[in-house]
Amino acid sequence: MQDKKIRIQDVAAMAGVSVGSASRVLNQAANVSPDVRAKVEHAMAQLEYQPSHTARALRSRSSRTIGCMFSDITNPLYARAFRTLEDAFRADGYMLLLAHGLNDVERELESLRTFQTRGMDGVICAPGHERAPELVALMNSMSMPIVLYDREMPDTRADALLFDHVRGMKDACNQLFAFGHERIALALWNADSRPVRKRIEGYKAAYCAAGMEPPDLILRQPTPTSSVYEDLLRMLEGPAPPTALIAQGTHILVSALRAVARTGRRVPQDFSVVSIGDSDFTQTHDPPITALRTDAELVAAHAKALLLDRLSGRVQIVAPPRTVVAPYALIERASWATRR
Amino acid sequence: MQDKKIRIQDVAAMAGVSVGSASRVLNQAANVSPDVRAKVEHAMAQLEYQPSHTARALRSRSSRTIGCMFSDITNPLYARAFRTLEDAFRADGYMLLLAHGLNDVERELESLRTFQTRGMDGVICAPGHERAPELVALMNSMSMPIVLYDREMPDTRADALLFDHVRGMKDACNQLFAFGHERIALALWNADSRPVRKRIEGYKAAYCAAGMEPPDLILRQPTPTSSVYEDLLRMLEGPAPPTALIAQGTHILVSALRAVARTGRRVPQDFSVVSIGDSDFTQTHDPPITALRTDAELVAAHAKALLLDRLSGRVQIVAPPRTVVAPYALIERASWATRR
DNA sequence: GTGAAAGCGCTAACAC
DNA sequence: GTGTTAGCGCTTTCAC
Repeated sequence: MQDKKIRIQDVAAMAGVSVGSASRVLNQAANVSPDVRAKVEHAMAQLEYQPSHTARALRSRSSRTIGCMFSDITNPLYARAFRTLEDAFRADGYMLLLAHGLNDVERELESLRTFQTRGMDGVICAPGHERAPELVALMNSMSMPIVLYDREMPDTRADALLFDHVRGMKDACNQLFAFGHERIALALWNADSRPVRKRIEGYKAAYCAAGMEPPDLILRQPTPTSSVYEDLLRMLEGPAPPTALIAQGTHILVSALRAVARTGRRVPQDFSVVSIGDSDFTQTHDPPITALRTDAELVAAHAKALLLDRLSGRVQIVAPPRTVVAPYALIERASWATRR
Repeated sequence: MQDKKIRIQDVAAMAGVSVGSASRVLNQAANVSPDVRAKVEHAMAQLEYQPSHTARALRSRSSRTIGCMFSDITNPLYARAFRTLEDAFRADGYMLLLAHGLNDVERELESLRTFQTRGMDGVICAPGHERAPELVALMNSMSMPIVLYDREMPDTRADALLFDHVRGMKDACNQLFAFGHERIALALWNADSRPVRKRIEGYKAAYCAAGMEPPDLILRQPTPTSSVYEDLLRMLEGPAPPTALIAQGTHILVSALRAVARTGRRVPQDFSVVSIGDSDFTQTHDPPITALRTDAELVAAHAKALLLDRLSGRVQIVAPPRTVVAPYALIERASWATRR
């Protein structure tokens, strides 16, 4: 335990200046003489002064804290997002409060209200339901800037960071078409969320653009951690099996690979595989798996910029919503090949 | 945006009572007449009053916020821990600030200092180095209760939540011994952290208790996401190969399974496998994998109790450190069998 | 450039 | 049981 709580007055007293001057030094204000600055800084160091963040927040109306709400941090996608966000914001002295929405509107509302009450400077969130009216109403009533993480809520004033799922899916499909694959299975989580919607959109668009009818090869799982094993196995043993698969997320991918192996097919000789999302698993698998990958650092930088633009006044709080689109890169590895 | 900021004075005025009474209602104080309570609550609802968390924190010296510091939230173990912790604390109106330590002492120090500055009511953390003197010194200088998450830092005043790795490893080894396996490989992350130390301790203790010399079958990986593929393959193709494996974490497990499959061994007929840590992967794998599992909810409840005991005064802030040991359960599945 | 003083929104101590 | 008042520790006018 430390001896006693040092206040800014103690610093000012020791430095022989006023509280105001000490405050100005603390806040890196411009109009401070080098002499005063030196004295104050010395006193601060001497006393091991630790300013009260709470008092500063109350007076300056800025908590330097960002509220984050994702459905579930055990989803590796969100864990990665959060980690890079924390890195990015930490550099500017911000910290992140993390809440779980669990795709439950009530819980999401509660979390967002807490962010409001606690005076978050900004919010980054990915609500489970983009059309929930209570959510839209609450978000529009909140006083801080909001960035949506891969969600479209056109009735809100929130900025959005969107992944280019359509482009990514088209790229993957087109290359598979070029390899001679015309029956591509698609394994996804069965949610009515933007990522899933847009991936299916891109998948169908790719087929249409190639002059083909999109086949009935979409597998939708109840949760992101479901097993696609049984369904894919049935499909592979059916009359018109796919010759390639695009799968979202590690769990679905792993169980899909098991099903493929079970039928005696080898990757990539007999069957091509593409992962939506890159991970240690895709990279270290044998063979390494071709993946659609996003640049988490870049995404975090975008999210931070969207928020800080508004916080700094570079962009008016009331200015219309802005959108940043983040691309997918197609990382080509050994899990796909020309159809034999 | 909402029209204007409602303060507690507005509520009091509308209810026709003093701010003191309004505050008492807000804080669920006992000595408030039902009449006043009703009037205040009505006014609050009417005005959609949202109390300023910052002002309450400043005045009451409690932020109702817990600082969490784990090495990396992308580690599924910590993601799961954080999720259950957030659940547990949310029920009591606490929120969690999450920082990454990345096993970097400088960064850990910075995070902990921030927790102090920001007036966290408590801290839950798992520093990468249990003996770093600066860390010990800083933790002892901090004014809020601290709970260590599976770390032993005897020179600090922090409470600790410890997993019973030794017991867990002994249980797994003993059953494998009973199955006739005498050469058990152990694949771990190569850190000098409590979990790894204790697992090796339990492994060796099990061998000694069974009257055997611990074999030289421990594989240590540079990171928790490394591949153990090459090393295990070499071991399996060597002169005295293991007949069973205990592996820590999904990544190491996945690459180990690949190596086993590569040598033509089948699980469990030719080779038994145990996972340290249970996950969707171990449960949905074919065959399902025997796992050492902890009860995340129970662990979170323990951590919360350790902290809240001190915050509520049930346990003195200065009372000596306490320790809670969380057991591992051995979930027996089809990935192990009698040696043939 | 610096000091004095007001007050951010609330709780707690003390009257009554 | 309720009202009044003094701060929590800091930033921010506003004089000078």
